[in-house]
Amino acid sequence: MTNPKNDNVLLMSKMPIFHNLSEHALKMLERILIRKTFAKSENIFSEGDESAGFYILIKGRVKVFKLSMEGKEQILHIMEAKELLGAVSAFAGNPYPAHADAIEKTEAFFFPRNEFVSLVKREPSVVMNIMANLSMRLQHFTNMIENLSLKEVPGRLGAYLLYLCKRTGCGDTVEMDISKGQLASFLGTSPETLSRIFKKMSEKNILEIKGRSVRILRRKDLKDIVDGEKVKL
Amino acid sequence: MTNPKNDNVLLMSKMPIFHNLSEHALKMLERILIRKTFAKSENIFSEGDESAGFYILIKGRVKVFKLSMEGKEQILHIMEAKELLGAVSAFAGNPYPAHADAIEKTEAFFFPRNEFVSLVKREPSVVMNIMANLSMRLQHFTNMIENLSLKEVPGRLGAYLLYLCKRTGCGDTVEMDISKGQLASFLGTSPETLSRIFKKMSEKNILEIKGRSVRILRRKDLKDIVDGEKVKL
DNA sequence: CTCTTTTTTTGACTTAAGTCAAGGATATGT
DNA sequence: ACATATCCTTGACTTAAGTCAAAAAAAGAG
Repeated sequence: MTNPKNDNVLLMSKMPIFHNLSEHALKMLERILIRKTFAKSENIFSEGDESAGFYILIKGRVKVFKLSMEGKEQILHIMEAKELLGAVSAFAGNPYPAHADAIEKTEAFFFPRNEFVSLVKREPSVVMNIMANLSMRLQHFTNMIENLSLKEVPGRLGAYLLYLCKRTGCGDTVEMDISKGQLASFLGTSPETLSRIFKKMSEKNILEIKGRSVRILRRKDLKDIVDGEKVKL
Repeated sequence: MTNPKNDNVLLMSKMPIFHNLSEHALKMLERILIRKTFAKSENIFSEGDESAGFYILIKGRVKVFKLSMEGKEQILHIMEAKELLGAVSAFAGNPYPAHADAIEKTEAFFFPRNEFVSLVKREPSVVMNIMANLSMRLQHFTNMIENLSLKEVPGRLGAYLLYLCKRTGCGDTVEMDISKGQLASFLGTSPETLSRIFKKMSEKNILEIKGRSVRILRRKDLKDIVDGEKVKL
């Protein structure tokens, strides 16, 4: 039978953000953390909310997104287990810059802002880990801006599929982990447009789509589309 | 007559990134820095280059940008004096994620990678300053993505003008600090489109444009355009 | 398994914005 | 002040992608 306290410490020790933390520091953290659960599609925070603290996901997934006045959404990030949510705001003391909704039943550790700030000050190694995290996100956003502004939708879709393929280390079949509607929002387009592009790519035998699983048949052509070579769709 | 060494230390002490550094640390840094000068439109580094170190600008300006295969550019950032250039790459050991060109005669301190990394490890306060810097950039990119994907070009232009206006604390006349072509690239559009929108906004008496100086005549209408209210242009 | 709800697809249409090309304006250097 | 190069504007045209509406398919609830 597992002790819930040790459980939390064990979980934390596996989080990249808490790597190299002493047992003592982890136990201190264990005392201030609050374990929270969110239902599917439950809102975690909204843009403009004052930051009360930050989250580390234990399981489930969260979408971080912006909303236009007309209700169109742009997904910035799909957060998974072990990822940090709201840390920049908690650290800088700014309101949250985007919305966050759970897209599955999600469990998370919540760390209140003050405790987090004082932890950061006492534990330099945490800062290093956070820096690494922020750097990765900057890189991610840099690519996102490049894609949104310099590529058209087929190119963005191709880049996403090739990225998924690389990340999951599969052969040529990728399992999309979000709905096509959500993918459209992530790629900065509409479900209709995405659907049409999937269709055209299937017709040209570049892809084969069965529900959420996509098989890449002509990787070369897909790469050309990503690189802006005008492959007729 | 000023001593160039003291000059460097004095300059550094005024850089936000080196705030709270001891006199000793600054003098150590002073020994490893290399002062570099770049001519207008000179390339500082290119996307994919191995990071040799990072820069802090003393004077001048640098554009950080991505290029599409067809040569279209998207400006990510216009860096000014006291800003950090290439620090994320230097710290994380990644190649530079974008290109950087001086857009004016620019002077900068260059800090070689190794010395920087060891400095960061010895001086926790530097890390804090860098974190603050990265946080601001993340926020900036978040807004950029929102604008690119959720607003159309008139909205992006409006947001930029209102931002400039706020930042310079002026009444209603803003001095644009970059050419219209570069502004187009920053807003993720073409010079032609930008020119047409400026014209339409002038015709509607929302703006008055004289070269690079823009007077905001109908702030309310401009805000409505930014917020996606369909103001007929 | 059936009914309901949500997601996805398709068609017809509209529109914002890109492209190409040429003329005008402005800046830069000698 | 001149010439040269760069930047900006304008017109005519093309096109990618958005919108609206409705049908088809898939997922979820009872």
